[in-house]
Amino acid sequence: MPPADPQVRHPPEATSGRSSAKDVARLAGVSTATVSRVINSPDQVDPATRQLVLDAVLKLRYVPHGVARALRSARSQMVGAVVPSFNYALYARTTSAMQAVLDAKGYSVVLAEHHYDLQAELRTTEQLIRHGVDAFVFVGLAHDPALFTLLENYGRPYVLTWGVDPLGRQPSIGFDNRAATFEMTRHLLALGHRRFGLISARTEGNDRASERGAGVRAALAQAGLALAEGCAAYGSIDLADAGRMMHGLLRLDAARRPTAVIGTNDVFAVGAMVACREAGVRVPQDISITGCDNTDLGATQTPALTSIRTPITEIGRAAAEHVIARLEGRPYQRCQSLAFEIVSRGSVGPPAA
Amino acid sequence: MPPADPQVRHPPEATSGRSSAKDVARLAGVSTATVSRVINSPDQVDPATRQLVLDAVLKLRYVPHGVARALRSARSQMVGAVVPSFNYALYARTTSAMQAVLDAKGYSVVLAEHHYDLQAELRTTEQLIRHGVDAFVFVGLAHDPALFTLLENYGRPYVLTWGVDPLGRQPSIGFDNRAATFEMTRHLLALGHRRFGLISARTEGNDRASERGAGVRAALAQAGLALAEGCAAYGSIDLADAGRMMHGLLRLDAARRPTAVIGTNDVFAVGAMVACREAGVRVPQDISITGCDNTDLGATQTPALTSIRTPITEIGRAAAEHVIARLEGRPYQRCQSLAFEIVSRGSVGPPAA
DNA sequence: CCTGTCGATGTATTCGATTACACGGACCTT
DNA sequence: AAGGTCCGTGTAATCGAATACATCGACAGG
Repeated sequence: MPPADPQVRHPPEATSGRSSAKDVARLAGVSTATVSRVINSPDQVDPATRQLVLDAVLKLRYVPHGVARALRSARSQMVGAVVPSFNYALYARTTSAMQAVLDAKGYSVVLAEHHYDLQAELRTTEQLIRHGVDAFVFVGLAHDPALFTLLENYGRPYVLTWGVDPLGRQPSIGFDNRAATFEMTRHLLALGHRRFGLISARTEGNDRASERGAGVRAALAQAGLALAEGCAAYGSIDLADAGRMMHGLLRLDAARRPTAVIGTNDVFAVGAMVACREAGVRVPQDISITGCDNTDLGATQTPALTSIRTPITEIGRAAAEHVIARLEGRPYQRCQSLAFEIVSRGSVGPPAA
Repeated sequence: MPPADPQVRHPPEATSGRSSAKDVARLAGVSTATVSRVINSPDQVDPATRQLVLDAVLKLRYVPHGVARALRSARSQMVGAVVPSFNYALYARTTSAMQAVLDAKGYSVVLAEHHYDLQAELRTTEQLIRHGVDAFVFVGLAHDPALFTLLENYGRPYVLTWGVDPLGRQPSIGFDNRAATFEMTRHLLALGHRRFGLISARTEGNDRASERGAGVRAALAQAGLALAEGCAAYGSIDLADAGRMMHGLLRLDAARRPTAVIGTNDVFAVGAMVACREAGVRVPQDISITGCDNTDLGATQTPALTSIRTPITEIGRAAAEHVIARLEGRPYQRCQSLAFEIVSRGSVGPPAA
């Protein structure tokens, strides 16, 4: 490996050699107003003058000072993305899709993660307001009430994603999380399963998790069933915790031990599959397992994971288009419910006889 | 699903009801200078006055206008993260780790993806300069020369990641990509493999990929071997393309068909494993497969993928600390080479006899 | 008692670009 | 030829906070 150099000491590096519109104006022999016009409304300027200015811009490598522009025009050309976490690839992919659409319109994305802490979300949103972002995209419907007060006060567009507000009180883009797991549970019921397990994220402040759990319970209730004592486990979204929870389910006595385990996302489901492998429990012969979000992680398992295809990138794109439309004063749809789809694969079968 | 409401038309939502330092000053009966001092250097202000101002701040829900502050102080409290893509979970995790460290110091992360297009990287970096970011973090050592000119001109700190500049010409934090695959290849050679396949990202503008490929070739050369004709495949970082490339390798005649396939990341390796499953080729009995980055995707396969643990989150944290140190004028290490580690699992065995 | 010092606060300028308004000249109309 | 219109450009105010400088009062030392 290359040698690690000794530490270097430097003064703070803050001075920027960037040239200003004034420099450009001087070089081109015009006023700064004209420079500004060349940048923002070129056809208001005489072609000859315009060319003079453009030459000066190139020569001086002039990059407009967005901060000054933002101050004067009250538009920062930045959109805040407030997400729970990037560790689970999901929100990273949504944000990536969103970024692509925003970038094409000249907007940048400012990132904020709150790690499922609604207080942290509040603080970090305030930080974004400080930066003067033009709009926000949040994940989930459940937030601290103070967040909405803050946003109303700020008066800029925002949209909630990964869920659809049933009352339409908040602009939102997502899908019906409850319906998704409801349908999955009915699928398992149809195969003959009667004892179910649930592996879920902690539901506090996480409406996606609570809705997905509610979907399972609703489908069971409709069939006159319920989750048995100890058959619902809540933990962190990582393989290790999922494995721990699955081992817990496997330790239940035969009367309660589930024949089908529903993970509220693919990480839980795959963690559960790995735990089964370790315990010598066969999937799907001994136990069926399902996930949600239809990620590569699940799709590449053996057997491949049955999951729910959720509109991961669609949400990102739609959210970007939503806020752009509002920022441009164009018509927009306040709430959008996108489609999901059950993807059946080998991790599910009829219960053992 | 809830009804999708009809489209709504609104004027652009740009007006913010936010209150300014002037409002606070008026309410507290002081000047804006005093308000500013309460915010930035509280001990310069008489405790009684300070309290008056703080009360007014709370009452008016005053959030300092970061844009104005940035203009005056030439510090935006934002750091630009320029990454290839968030689709492959890797850079999302690095960015996440970086974000956590920066957030604790009051910096926000502005995101830019360039999708492996160095021209797009240049444009998007200019966009970040417009926003006045205080520092940059890039992925990789290879960039358009114009990028470095731009950065020199801007005069703010930046650091390259996921590689270490061997000459130390550019500040960089990463690990020795070439050494990593070199070591992996030697591991396979030691097991008796003589015919190798390589599945890699396209190397143009991607120094991580080219270095990793070079590591394989160097180890082979040292053993008097080389990659046979048609045994190196280059494609996009996704499972489908990886599968396509693996099928290509499997179609080679017996004399050239590799007994060991090295993916330059886990996505390639897992795509290759899936392709083998489809083709009825057994891993590791018929063919050994290795990846790089030691992601959950590989670790949960059956058999589990042998991979290289790369310093995914360490890079993010170190990069954040690097730019913070420079922004604060503290000593810092110009180049850092972090450790990697071969993680042996079931996807590798001796070649078939 | 006068002056020097220091702490607390206000006044006014500054950051860089945008933009309302003013102005001058070309051209057209009657 | 006088008046009107329009185009292209410059002048100057403005956005909100930071800060150099000025000011004022209190208090200590001579």
